[in-house]
Amino acid sequence: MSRSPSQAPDESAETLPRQQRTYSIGELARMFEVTPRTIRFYEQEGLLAPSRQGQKRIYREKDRVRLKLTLRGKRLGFSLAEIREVVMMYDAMPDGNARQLKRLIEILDEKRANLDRQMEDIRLMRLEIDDVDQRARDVLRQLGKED
Amino acid sequence: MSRSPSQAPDESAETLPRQQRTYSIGELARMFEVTPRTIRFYEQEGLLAPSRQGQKRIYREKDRVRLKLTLRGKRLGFSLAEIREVVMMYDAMPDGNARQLKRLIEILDEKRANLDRQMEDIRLMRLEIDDVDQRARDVLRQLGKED
DNA sequence: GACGAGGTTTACGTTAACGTAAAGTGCTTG
DNA sequence: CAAGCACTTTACGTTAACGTAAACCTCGTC
Repeated sequence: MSRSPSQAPDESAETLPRQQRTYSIGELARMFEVTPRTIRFYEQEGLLAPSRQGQKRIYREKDRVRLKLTLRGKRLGFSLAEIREVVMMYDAMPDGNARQLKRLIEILDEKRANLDRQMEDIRLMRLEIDDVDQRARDVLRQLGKED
Repeated sequence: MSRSPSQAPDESAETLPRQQRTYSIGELARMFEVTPRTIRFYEQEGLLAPSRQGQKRIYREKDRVRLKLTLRGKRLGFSLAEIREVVMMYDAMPDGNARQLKRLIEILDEKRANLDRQMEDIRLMRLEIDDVDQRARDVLRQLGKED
């Protein structure tokens, strides 16, 4: 065993700063508790674009962040298409023309409105859950007394 | 035209209190902006159980509330199966045994934890969106100056 | 040099949540 | 009574988001 550059969480795991670290597909998969298949699928859908080292995919910090954002979006019920829409426009920003930028701002506004609605939904849902919970505990307490 | 009991938003629309009103499938569909097909599908999945008047489905206040909760759950990304799980246990509550009730309380706890995570996700997502938005506006402003 | 752990491509399978089309019922309105 | 709605059932179609299987490569290791 003499300094294996491959295998293991990447030799740079501790020595290099985050920005220069790289990840294998398996590593990322474990970090986010998804399968490699999922990550490849996201690439196919244009959400990730890792570089290659021979045949193998090499993921950098940027890719990791993207994956994180993608999964967060998923947890909020967004479709991959929606997520891609924003992500791609974000990337196109630097050299974007005015029309594109305005469109992006519009989309962001919609997303924000959407998030606000979700926020409210969560609030209401919590109230219901708390209510059901309270009732359940009440009934349970009654059952205890009857013995 | 002599007092038609069928057709029209239900004769009780204004005269009866909410608790006694009934709805046709079309009415509900319009109220929540879904198709009748969706409502029938939810019934098939055990989320709704309207009574019948001959062949036609009759929805009462209880059904309307259930549909509302179901759609709210959907907006939050829950599957119909998850939603049904809670809804059915809720209905089974009154005569539920201790074990079932404890299980229900457990599930509710999970749901709550889930909602909390979503809340945090939304917060983070908003921050990102605000950030992207700010950048977009900056770039846009720069473009304006260059003319 | 066999092998096991990771990685790769290709391609077909699966599940949830409806959409869509066809064919029929029941009422009321011109 | 024909037309037109609103409703019904049955059944096949569709899309998103992966799962799963097969067949292959490429290391470092025993």
